[in-house]
Amino acid sequence: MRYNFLEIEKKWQHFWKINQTYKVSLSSKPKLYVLDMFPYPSGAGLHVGHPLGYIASDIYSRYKRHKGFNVLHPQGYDSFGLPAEQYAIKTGQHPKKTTSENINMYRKQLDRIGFSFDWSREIRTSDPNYYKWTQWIFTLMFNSFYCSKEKKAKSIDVLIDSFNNNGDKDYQDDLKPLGYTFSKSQWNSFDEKLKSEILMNFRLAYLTNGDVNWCEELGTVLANDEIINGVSERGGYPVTKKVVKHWCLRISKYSERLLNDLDKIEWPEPLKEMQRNWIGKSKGVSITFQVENSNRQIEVFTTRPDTIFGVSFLTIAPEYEDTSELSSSNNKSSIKKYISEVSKKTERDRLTDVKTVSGVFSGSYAIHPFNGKRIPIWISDYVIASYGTGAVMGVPAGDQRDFDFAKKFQIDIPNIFKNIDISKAAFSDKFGFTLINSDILNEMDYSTSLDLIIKEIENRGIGKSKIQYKLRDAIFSRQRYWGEPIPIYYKDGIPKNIDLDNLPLKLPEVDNFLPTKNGDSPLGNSKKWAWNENIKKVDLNENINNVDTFPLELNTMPGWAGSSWYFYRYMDPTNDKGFVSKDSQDYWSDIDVYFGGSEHATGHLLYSRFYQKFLYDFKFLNKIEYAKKLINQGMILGNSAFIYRNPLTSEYFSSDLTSEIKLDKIRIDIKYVKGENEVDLEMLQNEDKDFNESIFKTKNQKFLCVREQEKMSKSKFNVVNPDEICNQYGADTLRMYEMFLGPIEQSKPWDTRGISGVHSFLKKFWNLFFNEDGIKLSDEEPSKESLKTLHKTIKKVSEDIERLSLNTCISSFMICINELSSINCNNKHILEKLLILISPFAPHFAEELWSQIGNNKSIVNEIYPEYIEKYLVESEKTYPVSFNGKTKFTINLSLDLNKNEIQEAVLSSEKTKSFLNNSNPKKIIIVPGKIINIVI
RNA sequence: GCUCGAGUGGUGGAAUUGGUAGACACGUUGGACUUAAAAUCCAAUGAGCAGUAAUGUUCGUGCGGGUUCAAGUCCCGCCUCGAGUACCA
Repeated sequence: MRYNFLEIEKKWQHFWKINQTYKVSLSSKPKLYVLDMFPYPSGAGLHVGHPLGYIASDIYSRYKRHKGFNVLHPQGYDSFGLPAEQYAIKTGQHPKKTTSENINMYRKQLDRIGFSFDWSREIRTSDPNYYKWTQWIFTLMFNSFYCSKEKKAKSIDVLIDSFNNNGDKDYQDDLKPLGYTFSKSQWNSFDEKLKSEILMNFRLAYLTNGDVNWCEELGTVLANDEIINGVSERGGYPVTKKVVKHWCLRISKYSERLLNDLDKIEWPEPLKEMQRNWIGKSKGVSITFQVENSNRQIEVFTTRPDTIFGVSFLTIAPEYEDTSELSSSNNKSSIKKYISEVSKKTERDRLTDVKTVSGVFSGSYAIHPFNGKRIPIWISDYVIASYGTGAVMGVPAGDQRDFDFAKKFQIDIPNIFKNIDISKAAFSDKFGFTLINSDILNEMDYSTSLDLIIKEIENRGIGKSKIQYKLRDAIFSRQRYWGEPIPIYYKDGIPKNIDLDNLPLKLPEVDNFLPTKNGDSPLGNSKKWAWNENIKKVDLNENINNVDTFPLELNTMPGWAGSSWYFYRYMDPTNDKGFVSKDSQDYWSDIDVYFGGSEHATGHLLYSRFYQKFLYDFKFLNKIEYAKKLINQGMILGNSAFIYRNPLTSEYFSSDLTSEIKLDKIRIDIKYVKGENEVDLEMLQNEDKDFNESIFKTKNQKFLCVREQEKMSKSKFNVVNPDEICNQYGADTLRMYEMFLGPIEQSKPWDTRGISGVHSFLKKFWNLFFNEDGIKLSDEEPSKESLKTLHKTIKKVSEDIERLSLNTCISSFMICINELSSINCNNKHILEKLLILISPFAPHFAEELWSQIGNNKSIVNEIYPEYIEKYLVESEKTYPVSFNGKTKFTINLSLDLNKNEIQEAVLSSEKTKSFLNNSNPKKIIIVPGKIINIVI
């Protein structure tokens, strides 16, 4: 019987669907939660790179089911956000429509690969029943603050109570830097607006007016992690700074916990490192400088207070709040000009322009707190307003940026390092120096001077130790249509949250959902977007009298709002009393293995950890981290093809032609390449409009192209569609081949030619079950040889799945089937156990043969075969015998022999004698069961 | 610049604790079957040298050094590639 994969796969996919084979519920069995990062359905469809992680997680899930676990393995769609909306805009349709179409297409493609997802738990972040809880969490954040003493989030009511009863007493440390001091009675006399303003400084979801990353092309604000190399991650559009009123999440309060708890999870080290860098903890000191002839002070942050005697200027950021106050009258216009120039720079310019030093003198001076020297205050964009205090002390001797700045503006460069030449560059090492010209610190090294100066600074009350983080609060507002509405309305300009009972606040229908260049939100186009505290959402078209309507927030949430907590919704997807029930959470607990790409390191994977900790603080969750283990699957690289063109004559050249002119590199669709690297010019000219007018160098010349491997992407014309592979070889072959390519965490090139090896393996396996008459298995006692092969494979495959080394599993299967084929094994006991072993990898294949050999139940819950050691016990070992570490020959010896007996046997062998050539060995090293090494 | 990875045949990769480097597969070459092709099966396949051959022998895991009886694996110093990040004081 032939291996008819198309028919088999269709049959079993249908079987699994109607029998709900993969549906799980709470049970007394041990649980396991295996999750993939859910996709955003983009419209381009799947290519073979997408399912790589899904296949690995599916194999792992299926294996664990065989091992007796109740496995939660769900899937859903991250269907709100920029990718979905950009696709809708591009195709001129409503995002709701395109999103559901794309989801259907994704689902069809996913189903063909035979995943064991429990689709009854499917979630979509754009579903109101889902985003109700996304809004609910936001509201909880709005009504919370971070208690610095207890290091956890608490209800904002705790803070209000304290203000009501004690004034600022309990929170002076937080209020003073903000400029607020008040007694109990003062607080109670404040109007609601002022109270709201003060509280806004504490809320974990807060409204603020400040500089944001503005992307005009996308018509929205972006978070830091959505900008790559100074342009938007989506589309690659320029980003500038703009002052906009926007919502933020106070994630920075969780910096320390986000950093420390990384040690508690088994995530890839490079990814943890990325998060650590992004959080960017540094220890330092803040020091206050008095401004000359003024009662103003400038506070700087530095990690090198030991270099304080090398200060020759201060620099403040252009956005620093008091720049105008500091500027003397004759400098005012040049300062204004400089500041406006800086604000016009795009993020990209700022990045590429790092080498250009710019700045302007403010006209004011500060007084050095130790030696009383006059220190000029400068303004420059090399200082970032949002980091530290927005002001730095310039120590040109010890910091390259300060050095460059001082050189450019001819500021003093006092040397404070003994016998170190700083004429060409600053000296920024923390070792190998002693200080000079440094008053009390003279002749001291780094650590001694550091300890002393910190003590001195604190004793004199001019500063204190401080820990600084790079992590900024997350900008939460998006001026876009396709996202969760932020459930806030404005009563007399004061933001109020919508009662939890009234969630979800559903996205309104609008005539026009396109973003605007000036940043007005599309939700403003709705006539129904207003709130009344009694009648709730108001339709402004209706004639409503005597009803106070309040404007609703026009911004929507970013894409990561819905993805920051979705893994809990799978546990209990239809619950309308809470985002997850206690029972479900107690049972499923957390994710055991989470599969996804490392590109989410500083986005989704950081935000979701923050959400986790926030919800943990309120005991809505009982773990401080949500995923014990994370696997970053690598990319599958596609083959891209390029040809070269002379930019002047538009002639095309074969790639091996050397030319003195710099040739343009033109990307062509890989389908025009035949064989290794020959371009089918006729096809290219016929099909590709761009190439019609092109002049080719010679008509009958062969055109060669250059190939490069890069990330698979539709725009690079190098995608391979999994459907095509399924049609030609079947899903089981696709699954096994993707795993066979290499370790999952590694990037690896796709080469469809290699797939035949895996496919013929399955055919070979299949053929063991059949002869000309049909199924033909023997029921006899299996041979020793076949038992050894089977148990060797059980051991190797199960160990390899446990450590997620799936490529080597495939090799073991191939070795196993090669061995069984060579002895023509058709033993039922052996083969049926092998079917269970292969079932996680090739589920359709395994189900079909399982039923053909007479089972009427699905194979998916069969118990995994036990590995029995006795079948593997060897009595002999082929020892490699090496001389001076180089293997010369092998010798078969019983494993029962001890060292002396082995030595005797080896030395008496003729071969040894010939290598020794009558000399005596200096030393003989014998590792029983491993090697024999003779030193001569 | 800084941080973190990774360099093994023509290709993808294997070698889990230092112990026969190159498993498994692709590709290539030769052969069988066939009128022919496809499919299938068999054999060879790291490089060099010697030999008709069996075989022998040297080199070989990015480069240079070291530790060890023994190094792809450990240590030191470089080179190259990839990823992340970037005026973070």
